[in-house]
Amino acid sequence: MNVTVIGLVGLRKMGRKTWVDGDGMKKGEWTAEEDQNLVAYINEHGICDWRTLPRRAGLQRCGKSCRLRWLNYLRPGIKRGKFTPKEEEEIIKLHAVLGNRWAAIAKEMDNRTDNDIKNHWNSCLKKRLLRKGIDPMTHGPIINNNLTVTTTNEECGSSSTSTSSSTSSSSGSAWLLNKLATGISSKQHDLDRIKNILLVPRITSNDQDEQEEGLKRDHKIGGGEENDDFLIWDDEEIRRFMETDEIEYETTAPYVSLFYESTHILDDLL
DNA sequence: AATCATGTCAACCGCAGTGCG
DNA sequence: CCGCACTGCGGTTGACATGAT
Repeated sequence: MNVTVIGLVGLRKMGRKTWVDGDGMKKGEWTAEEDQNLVAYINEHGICDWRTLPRRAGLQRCGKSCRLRWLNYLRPGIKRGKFTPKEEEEIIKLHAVLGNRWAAIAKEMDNRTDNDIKNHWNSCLKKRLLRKGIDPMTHGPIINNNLTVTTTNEECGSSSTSTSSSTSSSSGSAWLLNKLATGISSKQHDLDRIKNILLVPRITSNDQDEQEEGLKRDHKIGGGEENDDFLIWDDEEIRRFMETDEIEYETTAPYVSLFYESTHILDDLL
């Protein structure tokens, strides 16, 4: 494997200032010399152990930093620069299915890094969708209501607890879809597992009308869908599984419609 | 010309998953 | 089975660029 650093000279500098941490490891912006050292070492020895690589390559960096630099910047074949409208469209489509799983999205794209895609999404695409009245998480229209979705982040995969009193019911749906996609892509896609994923959230609604609306929607469940026992849930079944899992029917009912929406995605994916 | 807001890019941090002893 | 080390990922931050006022 031979890698040459091309086009680094003349690139504008946008990194962080360089400093040295308590362990004597250099942090922040990489110099051209460091890049050359890293590339030269990998050219000669390949990638084996990121932890010991910096020492062997004569770099005063941690392995994590080297890995990141290589994957996001120095690795050959990386496509850089502005995203084309076609690429943007592709990102939006992939995000609708995969959620914030940037590495998975990057795998489907043409040599774009996950970091690049994530940056572009957060700085540009997300705002563009919002301006168009599209919820960037659900990719559906933004609907105003008072539904309050409460989740603990232990369940969502992050470290703190949050309660989002959203003006859109879609935040719950977004979380749902993300969980669903995560479960499927990590090959945990048996139906029981997916049911468990979908049962985790606790939802509260302080809007009685919304609850009633949700209940009405729930009665649509099972209305002429395919012969899949997972997709066809009647009112009695919903009540039963909520009781089993100690979830209050009245407060959770609105969420069932989100569950139902997610089954369409599930159907496509399986 | 100065200031502010927004966009862009690069890098860090913390957590989760995985493999191994 | 458990704990540790390593890797990979997503969220976040920092600094500069650019456009608008």
